Amino acid sequence: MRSPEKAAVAAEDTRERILQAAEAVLRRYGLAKTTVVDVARALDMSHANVYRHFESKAALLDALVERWLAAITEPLAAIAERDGPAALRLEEWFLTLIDFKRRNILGEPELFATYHAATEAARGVVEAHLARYHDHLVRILRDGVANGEWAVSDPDTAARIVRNAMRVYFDPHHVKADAGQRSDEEVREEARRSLRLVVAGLAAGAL
Amino acid sequence: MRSPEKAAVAAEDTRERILQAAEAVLRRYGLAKTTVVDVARALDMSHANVYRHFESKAALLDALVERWLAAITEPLAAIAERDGPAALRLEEWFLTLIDFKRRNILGEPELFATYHAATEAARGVVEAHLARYHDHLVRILRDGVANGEWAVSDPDTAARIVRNAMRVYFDPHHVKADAGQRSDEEVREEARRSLRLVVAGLAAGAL
DNA sequence: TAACTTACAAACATTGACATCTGTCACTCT
DNA sequence: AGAGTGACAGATGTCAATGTTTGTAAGTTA
Repeated sequence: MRSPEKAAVAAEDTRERILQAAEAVLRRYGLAKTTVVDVARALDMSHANVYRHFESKAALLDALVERWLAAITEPLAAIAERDGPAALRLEEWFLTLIDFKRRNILGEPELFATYHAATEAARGVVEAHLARYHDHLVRILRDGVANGEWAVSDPDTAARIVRNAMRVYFDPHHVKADAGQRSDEEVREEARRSLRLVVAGLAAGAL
Repeated sequence: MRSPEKAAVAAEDTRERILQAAEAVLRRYGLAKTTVVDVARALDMSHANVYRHFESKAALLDALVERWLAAITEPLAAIAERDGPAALRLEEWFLTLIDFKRRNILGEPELFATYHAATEAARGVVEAHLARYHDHLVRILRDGVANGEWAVSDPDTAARIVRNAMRVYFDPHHVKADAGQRSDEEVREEARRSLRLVVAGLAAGAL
């Protein structure tokens, strides 16, 4: 008889193996052609067992999306929380986001299609992360006000406006439409200028 | 025997009647269910005759799109070309664009679907108008520099950046995603603030 | 002779029979 | 007692036949 603890660890491990197999299968076959049966076959198990560990195919994809979102949300949180001039942090925050999104969208289109499909389906998984991004921006804006860099009366609205102003540079819709038109370096440079414009507006107390 | 002039006038008139019938049929049945035969039937003519006046179904839709684009491009051109403070004209230019787009996208979704489908297909028809919008913005920016409101080293890049910053408020993709979330007045107000931020940046010479 | 029609070919969309996939359940194995 | 299986129902996707639409050409009307 095994202890319940060991069993729980084994289950966690299987969950993880399924996620890794799912990621590999997705990368190989693409979202449309990936089935739960394929994922199970890659691990030499029955597809019914996958359903023991994930409520549904959607839940499995959501879990994958969750991991990818964490991979970007963590570095962004670090930038939002550290010390230093707010303008610099704001710039680094956006450039990190832009680089990450462009790498994912243009570099791993199949994986990204999954992320995007899940975004449409399970809004909840993604919205929690969007709320975090918003919090990051609010935090940087408040810091910028506190140390005298900027004057902002309503950081909440300001965060939304700044994010919207920069959106073309990281929103999948625009990134895909732009694909191949301009180099990463050109986009980065325009994004940097765009942000300088916004930051100058913040410094002038326009919000 | 009719004079060739009278025949030409009659042809122009038929073209116009076909366009109006096409618009009516589209509004009634939607883009997916509208056929050239339907349009012809609405005018009691054979569909072959429609092809005498328009090279293809795509050309017919393009002509419709051309008319809709002209309806917005003209008022925008007027704002870009008139006198007065550049900041005021820039604000009115964007608010006019935003109001028009939102009315069309949210108010006449069927017609807008046609516009959008034609946009994807016949990139050329639309790109000419996009180039005009860009020219409007460059003109307003130059005027703002000339009369000392702003300092802008490269109006071409600046126009692109300003347009991108305001894009969420008029781009069909974002307008549709936003549908019903916020009132026209709330969106207008946020757009106005966003533009003030940008204008303050221009005044500070950030570009 | 320009505006229009009828008749037809080729491209495209719809449908329905068939196959595959998702999700469940009673069961075995360790 | 929880990880895993095999067999099955219902949902979803595929594919070939059938119908509809686009686009053309030869002919008719005013």
